[in-house]
Amino acid sequence: MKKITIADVAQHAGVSKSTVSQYLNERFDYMGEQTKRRVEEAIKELGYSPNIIARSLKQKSTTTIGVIVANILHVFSTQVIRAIEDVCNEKNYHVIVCNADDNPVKEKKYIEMLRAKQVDGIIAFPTGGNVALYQRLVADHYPVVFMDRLIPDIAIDTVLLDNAKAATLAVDTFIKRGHQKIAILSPPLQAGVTPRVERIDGYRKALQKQALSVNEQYIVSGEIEDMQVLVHQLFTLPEAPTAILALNDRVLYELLTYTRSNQLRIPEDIALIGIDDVSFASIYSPALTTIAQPAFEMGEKAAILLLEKIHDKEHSNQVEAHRFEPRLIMRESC
Amino acid sequence: MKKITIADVAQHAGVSKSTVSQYLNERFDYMGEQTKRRVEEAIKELGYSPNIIARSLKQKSTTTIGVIVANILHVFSTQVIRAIEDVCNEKNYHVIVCNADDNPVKEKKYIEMLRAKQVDGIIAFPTGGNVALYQRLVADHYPVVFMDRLIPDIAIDTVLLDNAKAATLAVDTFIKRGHQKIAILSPPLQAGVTPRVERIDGYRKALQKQALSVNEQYIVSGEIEDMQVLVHQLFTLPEAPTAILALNDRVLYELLTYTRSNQLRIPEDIALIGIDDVSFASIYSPALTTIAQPAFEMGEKAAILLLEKIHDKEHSNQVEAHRFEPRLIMRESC
DNA sequence: CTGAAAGCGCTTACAG
DNA sequence: CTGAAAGCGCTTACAG
Repeated sequence: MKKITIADVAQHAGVSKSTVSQYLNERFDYMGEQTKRRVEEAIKELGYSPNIIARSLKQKSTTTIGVIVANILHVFSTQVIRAIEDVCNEKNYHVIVCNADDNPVKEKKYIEMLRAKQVDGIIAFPTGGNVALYQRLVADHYPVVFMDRLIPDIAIDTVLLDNAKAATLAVDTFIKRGHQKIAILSPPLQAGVTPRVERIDGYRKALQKQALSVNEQYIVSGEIEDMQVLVHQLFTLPEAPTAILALNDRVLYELLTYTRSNQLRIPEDIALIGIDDVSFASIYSPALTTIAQPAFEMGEKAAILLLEKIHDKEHSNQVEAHRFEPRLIMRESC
Repeated sequence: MKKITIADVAQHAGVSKSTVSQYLNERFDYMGEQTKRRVEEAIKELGYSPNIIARSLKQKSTTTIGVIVANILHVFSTQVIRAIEDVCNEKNYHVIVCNADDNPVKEKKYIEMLRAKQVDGIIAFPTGGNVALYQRLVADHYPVVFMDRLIPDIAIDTVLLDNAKAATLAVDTFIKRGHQKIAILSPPLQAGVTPRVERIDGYRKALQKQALSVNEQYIVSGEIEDMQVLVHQLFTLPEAPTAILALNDRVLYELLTYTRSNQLRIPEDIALIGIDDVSFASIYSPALTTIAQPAFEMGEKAAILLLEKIHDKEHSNQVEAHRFEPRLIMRESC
C-alpha cells in the first residue's frame, strides 16, 4: 500500500499542504469553516495519519524518552518503568526501554543510540562507569534524570530511596523485638553502588545510636552465587546472629533458600527483615516483614522531573537528590 | 549547544555532504584514502553523531519496533520483553514498550501512535477487541506478530504456549499421584482469552482420556477479587477436590492465600500445581510443583519472526500459530 | 572518485 | 483566510 501524505490530503481537499498542516496542528484561528470541513473529510476518506518522524525532524522533538535500567527482570525496575510509562502516556510520550545489565559498555552504546535517535530525554539507573559521558550530557544541557544511584560530582537530578532510613527502620525494629545480634546481608560492595553503601552505613549508624557495637563479622557481602556459603559461615560463627537484614530481594531469596534447607524456624531461630516488598511476602510462612520502596512514586517523580526539564531546558534549577521514604510492613518474620 | 550536522562535517573536512554520507554508510568502494581520513577526523573533532530521525525519514525505516503488552508488571510479559530486547539490540533495533491493560481503547491508541511514529513492526499481546484494526494491519502488510492469544480469522502469526499440553501435564501428574477429584481455578472466562480457554479445554480432555468424568463444579473461574469466596465454595463442596490446578500465577497466589489462612496442609490436605513457574516456587514450603512457560524462547521467537517480516515484507509466508512446550517442574506440592 | 540536486513528509514564517 | 517557498538533516541516483 502506498503511504498517503499530507500532499495527498491537500490535493484531495483542494487546499495547500500548509492549510492541512494548520488543521492538523489545530490552528483554526483563521480557518474557514468550509476549508476545515473539507480537510477533515479528506483525512477521513483517505485514512490519513501524519508521519510523526517527519514532524520530529522539523520540530526537533520526538516525544519519546529513553529509559535505561540495569535489568527489566528486576521487580523494582519493572515498577519504575510502569510508573514512567503511565505519566508519559498521559502526555503522549513514548518510552524506549533498554537493559544495560550493569555494563558500562552497553550503557554507553544505549545512551549514544538514544541520543542519535533524538529522544527528548533519558532516565537511567546509571552504572557509574561512564563519567565522561555523563559530564558530556550535562555540558550539552541534555535532559537526564538518574534513578537509584548517586554519581559523585555529576550534576544530574537523582531519584532514590532514603536508604539510611530503610536500614534504621529494620535495625530499630529488631532491637525493639529484643535482638542485639543483628547481621546484614548484601550483594558485592566493591562498585560503590549507592543503595548498598548507604544501607550498610545506615545499619552501622542505627546500631551505634542504640549504643550497640557493630560486629564486622555480621556485615557480609558477596556475589549471589557465593551466598549460601557466606550465610553458612554467618550461622556457624561462635556468636551467631539472631536477626538478619536482607539488603534486597535477591539476597532475601538466598537467605530463605538457606533457612529452608537447614530447617531454621523463622523468627524463632532467626528473625528476618528484607528490603523490597517481595510479591510472596504475605503468603510465605511465616509472612515476611519487609521494607517497601515506593517504586511507583519514584518512577512517577523521575518522569515528571524529566518532562519538566524537557519543557524548559534552560531552567537548570539546581540539582537535587530526591529522597523517598521507605515503609516498614510489619508481618511475622521478626 | 548547537547540534552539528553532516553539513558541518562536510565543511570541516572540505568535502561535500554526499561524501560524508557515503562514509557514514560505509560505501568506501570509490573513496580515496585521503578523503576517508579527512572525514573521519572531522567527525572525531566535531564529535558528530548522525541524526537517525533524518535518516529514518529518507529510508523509511526507524529500526524501532513497538511491543504492546497487557501489563509490564506481569512476570511473563517482562520475560518476553527482555528476550525481545536482547534479539533486537543484537540487530541495533530499539523497542518501545506500551501497556494496554487489556483495554481495547488503549490498544487502539497505541497501535495508531506506534504506526504514526513509523515503527517498523509491532509485537502485541492482543486484547482481541480491535478486529477491524487488526484486519487493517494485515491488509497493509504491516509487520505484526501476536503473542499468547489467538484471534480468530486474523491472519497474523502468533507465538503461544501449547496450553492443552500444560493442562494435560498437570492432570496426568495429579492422577499418577492417585488423585481423582481434581479442580481447576481460573480467572474470568468471558472474554474468550486463549490461554484460559485452551487450558480448561485441555483439562477436560485430559480427564476424559483417563476415563474420569468432569465435575462442572470443579471448574471455577472468576475475578481475582472474588477468588477467596470462590475457593471457599470449592472447599466446602460435599465432595471437595483433593487437587487443584491453578491456571496462572495470579490465581495460584489467591489459592495460597486461602490455604495459608485456613491452615490447609499441602499436599496432604490439598495437592497443587500452578501454571507459570513463580519466583518463590522453590523456597515456598512446600516447594511448589509448577508448569513453566519458556517465556524467553517465546519472546525470542516473536522477535525473530517480526524481524524476518520486516526484512522481507512481501514474502507473506502463510500464517502460523507457533506453539511452545510447557515444562513440568516437579517439586513438593503434589 | 566526488559533488550538485532532488527528495523524504512535515512545519512555519511570510506574503498576499 | 490561504498558499508558495524554504528548511529540518539526511540519502541517493546521476553527472562529470
